[in-house]
Amino acid sequence: MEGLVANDPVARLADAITQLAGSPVALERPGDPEHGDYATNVALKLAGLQKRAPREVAEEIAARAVELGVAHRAEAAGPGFVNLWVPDAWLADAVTEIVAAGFDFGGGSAVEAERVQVEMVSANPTGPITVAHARNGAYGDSVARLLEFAGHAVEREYYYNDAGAQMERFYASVDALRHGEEPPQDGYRGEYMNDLAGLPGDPVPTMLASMEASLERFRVHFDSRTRETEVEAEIPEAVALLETYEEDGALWARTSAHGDDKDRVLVRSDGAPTYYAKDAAYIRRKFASGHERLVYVLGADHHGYVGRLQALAEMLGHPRESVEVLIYQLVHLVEGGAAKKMSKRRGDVVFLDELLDTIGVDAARWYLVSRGHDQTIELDVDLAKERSNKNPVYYVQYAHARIAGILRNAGENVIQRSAVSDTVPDTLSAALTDEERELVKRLLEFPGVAAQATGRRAPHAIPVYAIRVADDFHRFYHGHRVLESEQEAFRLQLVRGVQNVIARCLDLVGVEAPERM
RNA sequence: GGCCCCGUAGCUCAGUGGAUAGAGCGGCAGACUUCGAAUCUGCGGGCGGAGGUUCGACUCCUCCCGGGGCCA
Repeated sequence: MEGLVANDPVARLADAITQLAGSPVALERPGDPEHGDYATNVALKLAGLQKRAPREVAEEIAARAVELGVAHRAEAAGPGFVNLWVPDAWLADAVTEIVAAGFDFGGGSAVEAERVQVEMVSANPTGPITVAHARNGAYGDSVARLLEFAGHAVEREYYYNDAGAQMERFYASVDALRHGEEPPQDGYRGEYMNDLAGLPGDPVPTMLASMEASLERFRVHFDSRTRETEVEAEIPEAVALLETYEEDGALWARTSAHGDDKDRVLVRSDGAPTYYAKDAAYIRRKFASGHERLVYVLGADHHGYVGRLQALAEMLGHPRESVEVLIYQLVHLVEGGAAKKMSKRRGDVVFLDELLDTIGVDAARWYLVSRGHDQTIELDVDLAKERSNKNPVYYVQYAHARIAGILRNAGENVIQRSAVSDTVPDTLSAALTDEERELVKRLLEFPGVAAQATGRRAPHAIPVYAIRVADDFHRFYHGHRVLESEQEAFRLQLVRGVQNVIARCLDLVGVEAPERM
């Protein structure tokens, strides 16, 4: 659960209106400036319950808001909205607060801090990291960053297969190549396989190291790794904890009693444990190591896992919600207008390193995380091949670098000069301009945006928001001098606040915030 | 056959109950003697379709059409 952030002036304003309305109030920023700085529909909701006219309720709330000094102007409008106006001094105070909070502004929304494990990527060591894995990493890692920012303790986990049919095919393919033969029909091939075959010893550690190097380059870092054989050894103790029965010589888990579609086989009649038995052992292990919430980041082709994993949590004595399966849609490659699913066997694949070589880490992460996770990504192979500054990531980074430039030029004298003014932030030398007010209000959206992105496990909201911040900043910059202006003290604070928020947004999606470009 | 995701501007995508549905790219026309022009300003078009719930629906419900995926 995400709650309100401590340093959030807008949340405090909403609280104040909640007090006087007697019902929870959410504030929104109206699109039309005529509708005030903030607006609420609380009167429309209350009117229904109280069987009164919405306008009447709205007018009452508006009047009391002004009376109690919550807003300096408030009025009922439209069908029953309450529109609120805040004074410049309120916005200036808010900027001071943003700058004081610094890089932490907007964080700490977790009502109760949890120990969370986020398992992601978990690609088997049979080939290089592809852009499909990269979406998993970009999404999963950004969710992890959001959870940390909210105040949770997060562990990033990588799980991989080190035995079984797939790995046997992999080993067989390497062996064949080492003997100068073709890999088996269903084996692995490609340039990377030839490279592996050329090196002595077990190819798996080499493959894993290379995969992890790609992910590190992509700024996806892991705190822990688990091998399937480790988990396999713990199957018996896990199975003993489940609700089971025997039928047709097999051992079944009664998952249908725990929200799954049907019961699942744990041990086949020939005595071989199923994948599901491994899932059970693995999930037991995760809980046993102290995690309160288990996040699985899986592609859409695994959506069937949700019910059965949650059933396991329940049978092991944990709430089903403690297992969260985050499903993201797949990456399709588009070439010549035709979409196709990635397949290593067919060679329809783009490796992460190739993508990073051509467009760079920042553009790649931004691209893969800025779409909703429920949205299929169509990666245009031709477009990805050309390095382009059409990517909005540069627009956002440029705003950050521009501010860094201003602060460099400001120098120590100006910093000191403005530090004096900081002590009296409510004495502005002139009224704020429209651009300044818009920019401040944009920054004030951040705690809510971050909390919502965290709660919805939707990191794409961060890039979307960051573009708006950059947009408002560039517009402000165009029409306003910062240094040696009458409002220098306030504007220096303002741009510092912008820089903080942009830097945090970029960090949340694993993108660098450059001082120069 | 069952289940999951998606149909919003020419293209790529935001917008999970509020007021006149937004942005980037592409196109056209403008703005640098001043903190960085990777910037700014102006100009066009859209919620797949049909019902329903609601004071109010891109948003929630049902059905249909279309695309992707999983299972059988």
